[in-house]
Amino acid sequence: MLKAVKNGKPKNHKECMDALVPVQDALYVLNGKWKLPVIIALRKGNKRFTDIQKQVQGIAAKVLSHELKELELNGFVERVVYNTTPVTVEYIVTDYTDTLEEVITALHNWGLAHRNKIRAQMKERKAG
Amino acid sequence: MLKAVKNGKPKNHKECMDALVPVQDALYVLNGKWKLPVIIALRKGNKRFTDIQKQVQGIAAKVLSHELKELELNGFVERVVYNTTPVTVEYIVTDYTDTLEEVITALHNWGLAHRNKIRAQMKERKAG
DNA sequence: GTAACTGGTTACCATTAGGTTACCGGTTAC
DNA sequence: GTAACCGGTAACCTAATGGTAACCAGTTAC
Repeated sequence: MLKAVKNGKPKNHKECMDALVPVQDALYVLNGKWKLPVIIALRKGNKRFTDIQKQVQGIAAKVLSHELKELELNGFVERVVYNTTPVTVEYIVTDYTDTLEEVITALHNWGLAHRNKIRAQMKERKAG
Repeated sequence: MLKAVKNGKPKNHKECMDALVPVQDALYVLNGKWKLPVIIALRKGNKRFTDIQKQVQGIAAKVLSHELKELELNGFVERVVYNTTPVTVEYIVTDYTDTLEEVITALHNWGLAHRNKIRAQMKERKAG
């Protein structure tokens, strides 16, 4: 009877792939600890390298530099250089970044709810 | 005049932190390449180790094992062992996992749209 | 003159994530 | 007997991530 199961696909295989693949596509672009935080800081009006670095606490300059390049490659950010002295560099979010709004909102809401859940659990432990 | 800017916070600092922190909380729990794909496979009805591994293509047994443990710690999954011979192990998603639905949907939709955008860009390049 | 700021880059190192291979004990299929 | 399945684990490796410190050129503050 096991033989019947052996080489079988898992349940709902095709349906499941349809659900999986797009999410994996999204994660491929938004991978890592910093991409979304940097995008959020940019969307809130921070355009200068050091402003972003101050806002996204804990990010190293090297890492920020790297993330900004990747975001530029993926069309989320444009790097604009003004020839003032010293040169001024601004990072501007593109319209395409606005398409992430739903994703960011969902993560934001979930993060808030999750934090509340954790707090409630800690209270329980204290009370119990 | 630079001195006035020097130690200043970036624009909308507090407002920006309010937007950032919850997203970072969420990313902290959902980090890595595999957590959400594994959760999706589970939610589609795959309960057995090998079923999940077959469904989430490319994941190594070691990594899956590790991810399932983390998901268990975070309360997304329960590991149930039946003492059949050989033992049967099932991973069951908890109700708490349902709270991720919005996040998953948002990423799913964005992933689909992003793939279409990339395809359109490639067509453009061919045409241009 | 000296120091600190700007927007980074480079070199180097530590940590972590992820992947490969082999293997365990017990079972079923052939 | 042989092979494959199950749910993993252990040892080992690479690749990605992240951190530290030094440095660039030009400018301002003292």
